[in-house]
Amino acid sequence: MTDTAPRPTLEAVAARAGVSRATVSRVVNGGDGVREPLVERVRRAVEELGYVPNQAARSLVTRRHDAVAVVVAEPETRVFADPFFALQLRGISKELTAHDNQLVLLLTEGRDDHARVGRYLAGGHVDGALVFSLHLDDPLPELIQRAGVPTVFGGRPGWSDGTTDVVYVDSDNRGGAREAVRHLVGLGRTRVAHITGALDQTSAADRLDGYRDVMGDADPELVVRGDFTPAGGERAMRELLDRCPDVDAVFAANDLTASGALRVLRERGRRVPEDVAVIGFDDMLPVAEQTDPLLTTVRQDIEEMGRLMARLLLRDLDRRSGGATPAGVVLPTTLIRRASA
Amino acid sequence: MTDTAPRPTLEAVAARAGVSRATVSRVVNGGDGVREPLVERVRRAVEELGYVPNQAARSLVTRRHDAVAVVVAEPETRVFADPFFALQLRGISKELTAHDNQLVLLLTEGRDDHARVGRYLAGGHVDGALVFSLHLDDPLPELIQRAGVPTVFGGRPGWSDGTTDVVYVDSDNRGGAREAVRHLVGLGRTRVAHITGALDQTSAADRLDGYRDVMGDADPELVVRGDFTPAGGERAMRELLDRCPDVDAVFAANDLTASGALRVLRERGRRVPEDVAVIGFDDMLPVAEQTDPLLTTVRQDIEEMGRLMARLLLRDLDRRSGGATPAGVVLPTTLIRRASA
DNA sequence: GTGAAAGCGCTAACAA
DNA sequence: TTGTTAGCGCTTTCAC
Repeated sequence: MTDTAPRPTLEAVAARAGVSRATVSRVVNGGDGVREPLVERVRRAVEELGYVPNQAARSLVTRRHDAVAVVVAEPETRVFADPFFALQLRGISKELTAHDNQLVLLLTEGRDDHARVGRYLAGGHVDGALVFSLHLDDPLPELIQRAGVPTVFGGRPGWSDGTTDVVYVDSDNRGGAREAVRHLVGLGRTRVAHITGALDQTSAADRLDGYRDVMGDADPELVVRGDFTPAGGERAMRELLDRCPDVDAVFAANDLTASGALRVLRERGRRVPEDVAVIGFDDMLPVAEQTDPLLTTVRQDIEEMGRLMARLLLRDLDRRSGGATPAGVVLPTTLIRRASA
Repeated sequence: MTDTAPRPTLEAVAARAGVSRATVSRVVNGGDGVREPLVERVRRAVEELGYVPNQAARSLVTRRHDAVAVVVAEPETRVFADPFFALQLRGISKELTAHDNQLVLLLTEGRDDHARVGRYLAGGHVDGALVFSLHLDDPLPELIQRAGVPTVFGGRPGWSDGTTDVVYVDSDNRGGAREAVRHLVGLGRTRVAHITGALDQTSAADRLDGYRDVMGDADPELVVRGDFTPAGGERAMRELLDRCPDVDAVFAANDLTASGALRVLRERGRRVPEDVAVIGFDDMLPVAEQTDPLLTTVRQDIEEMGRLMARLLLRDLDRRSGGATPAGVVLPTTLIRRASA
């Protein structure tokens, strides 16, 4: 481990360049309003001394941190079993670094973690927060509201009644689900089932709504509850086959669920897609492209969602937005046809 | 989005409690050397005003940030296809928050990102760094050394010659590989192949070494190069079957590779484990527990690795460690026997 | 044990 | 255009 060296200050650079601190500061912050020869001299001094501004000192006066907190509430380990989280993070990271902002990651695992996050956000360490509000009963949004930090949510928050001014980015879960089910119907399937996700998340509820939009009058027995995991998909598929042996199509709430369903289907000797057509949701490549047969699914651009969240937040932070920030942004989905339906 | 409220300062608390700023500061930082009644009064004032210390101001004088950077160099998208990254992050996060440190995530995607990270680290925003040095030719370590930030590496850095004082945490890749291959040999297999990982990473090189420790005198044709991906596993397995049709066991560099190999084996009509036994590495649950048959593999405790990295770094930061920090810590692995071998 | 005072390194009026 | 000056909110000697 290396030792920490004493860093040169603005003062030192000023002395070396033979100018005042203010001038150095100007140059360092863009150099507007400083004559070229001086700029040059200061730049050289900065270079020679290896000067890097002290962020703490700067923040103290500007009240800006150029840092954004990303809060991932994950009581369960599910997030860690699929690349969703990582992809979104990458999108966020790209956008943030493009605007010279840092990403402070706050992972919460339990109740006491919530308090810690609340304190941190209230502590004014960051300019804003990006929050993944995963469950209906999550206390986090409440805490954040109170902390008074500009925030953008990932996924439509369940507690938002639409009248408040929560900003969020979401996929068109309902529309995507509709498209998937319509595709199944278009294939001539008449007994189209749905394995839901964890229904305390709006994404799962919305996909179920989409299914019902198309299959509203269908046998309610065809809807089985899942939980977004492969194991849940297996369980649900078994239940489904027992309950409705004549099922000829399944719309699974996500790819992981579909992969579990696929396994059970094979185990029970049903051919896919001949006997039962299967569609997933997400287009999680490592899953959808590894199933047998390859999975037909509804793609959502996860990385873009992350990027968009960051962009929305940053725009709000630079109060340039004459008009109000849009309350919710919903990204389109696309059906990716492979072999399973 | 909520608006930012004016935060109360130390001064305000002092006024309200009828004491000096110094006293409030003492109480806020533990309250040593302040008489009980005063402590009480200050605490109440803090409570009533909802005072939270301004970290920037504090850092400015203490030169501490209570923040650690986590640098993940990932030119490829591989990290995002398996949960490795997320698990390690979680371990790190747990340990860090337990010690009131924040996690600043630095994702790098290309050359220019390296410069940015170097600048950030040199900028003294964080007290230390946790770095995943994934490839042999990575310029990052160099940059970090120059930035002079205390650092712990995840995985043995390839450029470390053992004499320098780099601190790292790694799994016993070589020992784990040996155990896997020995298990295969113990099963009576004589044509034991190895599909390697990306050999510009020490983990892959070490696993290959472990294989050779046991199979040193084996047919060199039995070693095929992979890249830690399922696709790479498929490719390698095909090559292997063409080259050595009599292969009766495969040690894959990781579970993802094994899953690809398994697929090809099935496609070619080889029974697992009867005809060909297969072992993976990692015990990545979402992969190892979804394969058919269930994958026998070598487990490494990834979350613990992350936790340990953080612990090592924090210990070094509180210069309490009388003795030197250990150069490298190597965690043991365990063979998890399932159905494939 | 408590308070007064001096900065930490920087930006942003305001003067010159 | 450039420099002077006054803090930002906090910790930390040093007196009392």
